[in-house]
Amino acid sequence: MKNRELSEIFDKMADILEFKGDNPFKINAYRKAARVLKDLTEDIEKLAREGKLKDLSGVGSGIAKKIEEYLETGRVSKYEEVKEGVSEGLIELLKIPDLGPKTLALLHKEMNIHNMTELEEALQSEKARALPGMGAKKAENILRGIRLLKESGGRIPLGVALPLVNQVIELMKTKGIVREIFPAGSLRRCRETIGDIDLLATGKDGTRIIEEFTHLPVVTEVLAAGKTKGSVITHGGTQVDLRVVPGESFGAALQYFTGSKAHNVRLREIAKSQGLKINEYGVFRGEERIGGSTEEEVYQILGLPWIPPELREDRGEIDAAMKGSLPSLVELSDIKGDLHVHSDWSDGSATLEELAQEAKKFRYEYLLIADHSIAVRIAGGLSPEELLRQIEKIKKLNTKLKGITLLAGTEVDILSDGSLDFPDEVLEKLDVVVAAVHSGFKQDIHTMTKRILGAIENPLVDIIAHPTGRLIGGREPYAVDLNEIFSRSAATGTALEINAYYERLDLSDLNCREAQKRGAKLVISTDAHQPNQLDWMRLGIAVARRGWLEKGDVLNTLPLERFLNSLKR
DNA sequence: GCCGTTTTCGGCCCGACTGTTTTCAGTCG
Repeated sequence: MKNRELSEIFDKMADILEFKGDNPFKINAYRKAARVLKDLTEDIEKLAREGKLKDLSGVGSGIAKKIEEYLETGRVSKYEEVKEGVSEGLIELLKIPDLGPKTLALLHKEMNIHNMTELEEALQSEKARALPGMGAKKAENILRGIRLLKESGGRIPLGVALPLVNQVIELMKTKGIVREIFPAGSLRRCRETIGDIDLLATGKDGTRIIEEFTHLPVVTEVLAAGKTKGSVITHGGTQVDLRVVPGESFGAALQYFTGSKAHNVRLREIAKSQGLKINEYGVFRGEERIGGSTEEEVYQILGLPWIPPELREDRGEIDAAMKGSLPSLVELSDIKGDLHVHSDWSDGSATLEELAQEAKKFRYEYLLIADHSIAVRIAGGLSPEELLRQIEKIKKLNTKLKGITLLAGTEVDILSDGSLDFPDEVLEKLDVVVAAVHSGFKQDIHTMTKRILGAIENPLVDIIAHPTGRLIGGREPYAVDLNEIFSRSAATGTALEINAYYERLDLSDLNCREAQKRGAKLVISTDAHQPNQLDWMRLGIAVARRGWLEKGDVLNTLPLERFLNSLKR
């Protein structure tokens, strides 16, 4: 799909036009189109063929023409035109915190900057200080921005951010000076990666709260410390911001700082059309403050129901709220069992008994043991004989276990030629069969799609694990026609996994939503290799909620009997 | 460049903070 390529072109165009000082509204239009294309699960070529490009919000005649040109010729002449004389490296510098388009343009024009090295040298020189608007402080801040960018490299996975933020919140609570403290920002929306961590607190003494915050043991550098806002760098290079707000505007502030930006812009437009104004202090009619102590109130004044944070991405949630058709999202407490767990029979650390005991803490009814098959030798894959012995062991254990049922399963490899790593007569003996790709990631889209479809069409396969193989920040999804996978899964009754392992989150939020639209059933599983990793279920739930999934879309919300009956076999 | 139960032209979200300024531009979220 060319969706991503086009999205990147429009984003790049926005960057370059910003650098050149073009009309900010035009720049915004390109940014919006880029975002819409990035979120689009339908193939842009298909929409173009059907003449539906302009049905996309943010795509008008100008951008539609550029998309068509790209699909026909592989280039966008307007893009070639604007980037003339502007090097790639130069525009990359806009990623540096505290360095925006105006300052970059100034440094480029006056000091002939083209890349990071030249920029660093220039900022340390006397000549830079003499430029209008530039001073020692500003140069220093940009240099710090460069250091931060190099160190952190940008965003961290949600699963890494959560423990850090929990630690910070616990530490702040022990000080006894905050009344409430909550995460906001992309963390509250449960995005798969987090840039900065945003926290919001209420309490009497803002200065003291910020003072305590900037002196927490996890802090390595203090960027700002005022009466209402503190900003620090923690171990590992992640920035954490804490804002202290008055209790009466806590709801408005929470709404405002949770975002997303696109969601908030839509809300403020609606407010404006009703003669109202929203900011982080409340909702206003003229000078009069008419609400904002709770988030519910902010939405309610606009005539909307409260919208769950996971949906706030301007992906149709506001229209759904207006129509009263918001989904009733699946919740962690709906989950009745985990369907992908490794034991010490393959590469897991715990025994079957230990896993069963841990699962009881989550009040699960069942737990599916899904160790690797023999092809994945590096992970201690089981031979057919070992698997048969494991099945017997599980049967025996179940006669002793109380309050939980272990299910005998496997994570059987889908081999490069599309066949499965266990013969049918072995798979038939299992309660549930999970199948997955662990090799041959570089196959072309046709081969890979056919390979996975082979498993989906196999009557013995119940679930496809981590269907795209992507690793966040590590490995791109393999080339596969997901929409075809979703449609055939729906047709055959094969469930697709949302793998909750923090680096996978595979399917992704957008994938889930498309899979559900096409009628596929999903399961949420942790792929735990240690007992405590069963807790990753919350990450899988976050993905499912961001994918607009309801309880009925997720098979492992069903009690044991009904779950087993819902499987393909 | 997009968009329209105020509009096909004239709008396009809102405010804080910082650093550089004698009233504001740039950057960020």
